[in-house]
Amino acid sequence: MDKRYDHKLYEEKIYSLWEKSGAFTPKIDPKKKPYTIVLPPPNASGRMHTGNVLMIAIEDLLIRWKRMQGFSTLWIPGTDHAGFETQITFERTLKEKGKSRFDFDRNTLYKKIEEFVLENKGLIEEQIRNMGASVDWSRYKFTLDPDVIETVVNTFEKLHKDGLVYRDNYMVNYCPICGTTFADLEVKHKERKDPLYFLKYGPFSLATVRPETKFGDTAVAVHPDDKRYKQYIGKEIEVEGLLSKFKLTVIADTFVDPKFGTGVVKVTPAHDKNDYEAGLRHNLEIKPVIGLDGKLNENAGKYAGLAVTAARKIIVEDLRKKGLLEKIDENYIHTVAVCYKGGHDIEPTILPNWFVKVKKLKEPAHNAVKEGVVKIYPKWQESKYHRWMESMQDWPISRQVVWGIRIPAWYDINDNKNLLITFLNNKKETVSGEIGKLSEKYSFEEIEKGLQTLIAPQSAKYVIAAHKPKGEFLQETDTFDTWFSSGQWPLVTLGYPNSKDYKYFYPTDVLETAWEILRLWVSRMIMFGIYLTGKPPFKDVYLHGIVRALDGKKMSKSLGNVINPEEYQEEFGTDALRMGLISGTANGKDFNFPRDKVISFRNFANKVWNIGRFLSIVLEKEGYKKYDDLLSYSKDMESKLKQEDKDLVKKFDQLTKDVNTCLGKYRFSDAAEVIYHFMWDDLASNYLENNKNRVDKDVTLSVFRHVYFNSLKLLHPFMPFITEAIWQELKNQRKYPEQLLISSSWPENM
RNA sequence: GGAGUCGUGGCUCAGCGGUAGAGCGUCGCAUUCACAUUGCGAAGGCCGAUGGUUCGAAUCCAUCCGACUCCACCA
Repeated sequence: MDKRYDHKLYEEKIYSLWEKSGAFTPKIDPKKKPYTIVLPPPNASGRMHTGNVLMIAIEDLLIRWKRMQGFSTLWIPGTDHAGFETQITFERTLKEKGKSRFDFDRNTLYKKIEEFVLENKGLIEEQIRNMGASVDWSRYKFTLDPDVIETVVNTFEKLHKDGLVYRDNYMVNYCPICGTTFADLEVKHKERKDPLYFLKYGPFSLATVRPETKFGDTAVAVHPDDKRYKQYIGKEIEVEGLLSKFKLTVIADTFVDPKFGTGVVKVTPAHDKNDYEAGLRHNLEIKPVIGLDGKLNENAGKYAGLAVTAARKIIVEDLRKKGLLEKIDENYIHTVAVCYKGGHDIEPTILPNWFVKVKKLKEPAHNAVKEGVVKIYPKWQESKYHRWMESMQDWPISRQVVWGIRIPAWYDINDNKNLLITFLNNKKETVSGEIGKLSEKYSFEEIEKGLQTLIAPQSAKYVIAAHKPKGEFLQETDTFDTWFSSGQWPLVTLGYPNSKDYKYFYPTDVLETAWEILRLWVSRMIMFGIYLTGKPPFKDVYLHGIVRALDGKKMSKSLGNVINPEEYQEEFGTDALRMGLISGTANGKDFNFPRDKVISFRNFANKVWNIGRFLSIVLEKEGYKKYDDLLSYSKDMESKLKQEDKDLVKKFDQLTKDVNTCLGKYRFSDAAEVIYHFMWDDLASNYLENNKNRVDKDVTLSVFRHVYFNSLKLLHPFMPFITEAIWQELKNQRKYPEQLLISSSWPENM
């Protein structure tokens, strides 16, 4: 053995040793208990980040521990297509080539993104390997694998049959100039100076930047505690308008800031997110005044057909003439939402979206945690779950992205003449409009082939089917929210509903992930799990903290503080990185990247290595070349043992108990610490130093060898590479030289 | 604006009702000993502030100050 442990010489070889041995793939054995973890799939849009690395370290630790304890352990790897995020990343590469998503029809774009993702997927798989993850590669899944899509589509069909799916208006970020919707992620907030108009509104005066939305007002709101307006709450007021007099109800809502402007707000549910939500709370009518073309619609009377900015000027002028404009604040600075693509103003608009009724799904999911059928660790995260469950509204599951699983709804174009479509014709020109008119000019085939987007009015007739029905049907162009499909991840990875895997391994044991996605992901998995199988998909949820940068802030490209875990892996070894990260997160709280700890565990690795080196040198020197040459440790040696031998064995016994207890409670860093101190202080500094010159060499070496090998077992789930490396180096000193440490059995209490 | 987490030695953190702990760093000493990715030793903290509960508080409660994070972003 070399003087120092060099991780670069061992890690790759050892991983392939494990993989070839078949240790990663469990046997379905009814006599054994299963222990299952499904890896939260990293996004295939880029390399893994530090958080993913921590996740792998923790899950591999649990899996190796249980595997050594004799469970039939399964850890399923996978990657996620990550809808929006991937599509945005891909579009950046398109932009570099001077192109955009609008240059392609839907199917072509999908294929291009798919090629892009295939490259990234490979990178992530390699990283998972480099981390030493003992995942079962034979069960690897990607969220867009055909069988995954099939299950997700089936679930949607079932939801539909059960009456839990509906279409309804939903507020989206719509850009009238680009003619498409944008995700919140794609919307930029810009500070800008705009005139703030003070309008006379019946008995009130109120401030607005957008007088042109006046025709969509369906209420006026004040703060419930505002004494000035208390008498009006719940009453109808009459307002002099540009078109005619109209009546509005005064509502009270805390979203109104009494200090802003006059403390009175006009409520336009169709074109403002805040107002939209207030509208839902107060059951207000939604009255759109701006169409998808960015022009005022028929609700604006004589102003119909004018574009928003042009309309504003004319309307302000007319208000002034009528004496309804009280004053203008020209220096008002506020933030406006603009689209990332062209910087155009976003027009919050309501469009029909697909929804899942959540009530029936969330109640059992809520109860499962309340009743402890699913336990959340650390406990203090549980309140977040309950608060979310209590406030959860119906779930909008449709996304206006190409990269995802397309919603299996079909529109017969002959029954839905008013479908709004955008497509590329055979000359690659963008054409948009109502299908009724367009199909007079273009064949169905040409439209279908070049289709980019389709917007069906809420009244549209549709069929839900996995495959295209006979006739002139166009499929919905919206895709499922990523969380709709990944919410079924434990089921799809196990081959629900009929596979052997599903029957044996479901429900899984623990779901380990970042607390950030408790709401987005964990809650959905519990909902779907119970809905489809009657059982929650896992028994425990362990939520780890977020790894922040060295400066204590969240890592971000713009701050330039992103830590590339691979640099640490390269310099200090995978084991040190894993152990450092694990001991950084004591109780699931966020923590700064523990650079010092990574270094300290690199040092520890070397210590562990040198204990082994010492052992092998001494055994060689004393002539104990093979396992059988030396007295092997056993219970009936008791009479020969000295007090220090007994103490060491006793301490090791306690260590085993402590490690089991800590791991059972997901207290990983506590477990790491006790092993660290046992091996360094008790075993190396004390026992080894104090017993170097004993006369009864056979006894002390026997005790030492025994305790050391068993310590390696306890350490293996934390630092798999170095422990296996030593295990192999000391082959001849083991009873079963061919056995790998990964497949060896966990120490029993002695 | 709403919510959450955290303020403990120079740094990063553990402890969460009963005499202040770890790693790293610092300082001093040691060295052909398995290991300098080492050994031995030392210095260094009225546990953010102020009140309260208690026989007793870093640990529980309240208020304040500060840091970080998520969500909603202003008519």
